[in-house]
Amino acid sequence: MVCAWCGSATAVEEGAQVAEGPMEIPYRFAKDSDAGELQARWRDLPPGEEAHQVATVAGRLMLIRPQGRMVFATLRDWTGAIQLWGVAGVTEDLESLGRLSLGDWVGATGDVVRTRRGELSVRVRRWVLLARARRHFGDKWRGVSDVETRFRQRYVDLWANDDPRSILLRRSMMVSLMRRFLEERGFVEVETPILQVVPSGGHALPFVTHHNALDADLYLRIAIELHLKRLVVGGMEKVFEIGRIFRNEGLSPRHNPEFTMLELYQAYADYTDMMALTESMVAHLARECCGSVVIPYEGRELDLSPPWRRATMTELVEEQTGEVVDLAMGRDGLAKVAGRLGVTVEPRWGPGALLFEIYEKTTEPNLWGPVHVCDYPKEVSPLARDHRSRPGYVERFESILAGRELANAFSELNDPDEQRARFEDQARQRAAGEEEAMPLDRDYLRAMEYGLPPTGGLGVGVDRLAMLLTGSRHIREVIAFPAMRPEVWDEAE
RNA sequence: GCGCCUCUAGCUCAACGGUAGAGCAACGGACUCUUAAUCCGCAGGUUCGGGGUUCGAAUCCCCGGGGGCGCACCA
Repeated sequence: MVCAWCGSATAVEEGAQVAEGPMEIPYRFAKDSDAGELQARWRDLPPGEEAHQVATVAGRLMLIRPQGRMVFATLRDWTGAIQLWGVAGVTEDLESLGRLSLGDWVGATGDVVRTRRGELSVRVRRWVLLARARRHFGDKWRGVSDVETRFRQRYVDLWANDDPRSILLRRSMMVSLMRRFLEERGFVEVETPILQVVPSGGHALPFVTHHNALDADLYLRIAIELHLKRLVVGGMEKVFEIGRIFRNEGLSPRHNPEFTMLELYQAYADYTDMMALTESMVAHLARECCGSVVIPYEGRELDLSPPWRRATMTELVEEQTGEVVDLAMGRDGLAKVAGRLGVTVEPRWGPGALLFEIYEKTTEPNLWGPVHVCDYPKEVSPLARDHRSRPGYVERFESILAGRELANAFSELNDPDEQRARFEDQARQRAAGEEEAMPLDRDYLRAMEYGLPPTGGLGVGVDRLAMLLTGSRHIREVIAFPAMRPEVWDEAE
């Protein structure tokens, strides 16, 4: 027999069975209303009034208040919460309803009413258990705060606490808006290999894995860059990818070993175009996700309205430290400045690495922004094109927001000979002990020899942007399943 | 990798050298407008593991483990 109510077989007379044995769980349940939607629709319904709507809702019991021959329960679904109201003489199998546990999933049909005490409710006619919560979890008032439980068992965190739901929802909205923003500007989304033979395009230690059939060691990508530029060589003038990259590094409030990056490349554009694009995209996302281009973060305000300040790295270092710095000072001159500022340096570093280190240690953390930090030393930027007027520098910028690097972009280097020389320089750095020097990608050089037009490229840390727009202090808040040490299971589990 | 802090009931936390407790959850009962419902009752523990000091250890010390924070690493 098929139940007309929920469409599943056998789910009709289960009510009477509950007291004796386990209730049968239907295979499907035809809910027709969301809690949030009902709350919005009947916001103005006065206490004690009937909405004259019969609604079928489903969700999880967050609270339950049996009271004699009535039962009040708070049912939560993904959109919000609504009260279930069980009444003797109206509700089928009221007694069993009152014996449900917190965390149980329930579907219910009944009249939408507002109780005399003002709570919008579904006055239940019939209901069905959709899943039993066999484990019971956090304190119903305080939720779950144990960090281990929250992130290892996100399924507990998501129902026991309010923030994770809204944070993950807002991240989803942000990524979706990002896609739409780029698509509306003619960008094409692609997917490029994660398993790579040469993990190049960034400075980081890769994860290694092995392909059995090919009997080859492969690396998980540390950047998307080189493949996207191959596609520009192939004629895709505007491409982007939003994807996971992997870096074999430590964990911190701002670092997860796998994280999401947006990278995009635009033919015929330079880094100033990338600045404008970054600004307008981030401002757009803030407006849509936060309702304002001025957002709060860590107790301060961040005004994302374009245009953002543009300043060179050397200007900013001088501003922060009072020290004049320039590559023209040479290694010795910069080493003296580093000494005065208490920045420790490696003997193998050239002037570019020295300047970069001085900037990173003394200046970047103090920038609130938003600011585009422009013109990086060539030595630390092997994929960026020489600056059109400043020798030794490249046309590269990083956008700093709330003291953090959010975007990294450049006018892309498109001269294959120069690119080969840069890779060779990286190889020298590696030989000198720089583990993270960028490895040579021969096929990428070959691609460049077919011609890469002038191109602007941009990378944005999606997790960090999500942190910013959700006010999260820790990257794991914006990742559904952040990296954790492997769990040690005891026998009981 | 280094330093500091932390681990007690399912959850959130007390007890800080002298009989391991509370609130919530669970379990049994009462209650026809509740809102963290209320009330009555009943249970619940290798105090992370191991070793040591002590008449006596959740408490102090050592070793190990989990977790947190900071540093380092990290474009």
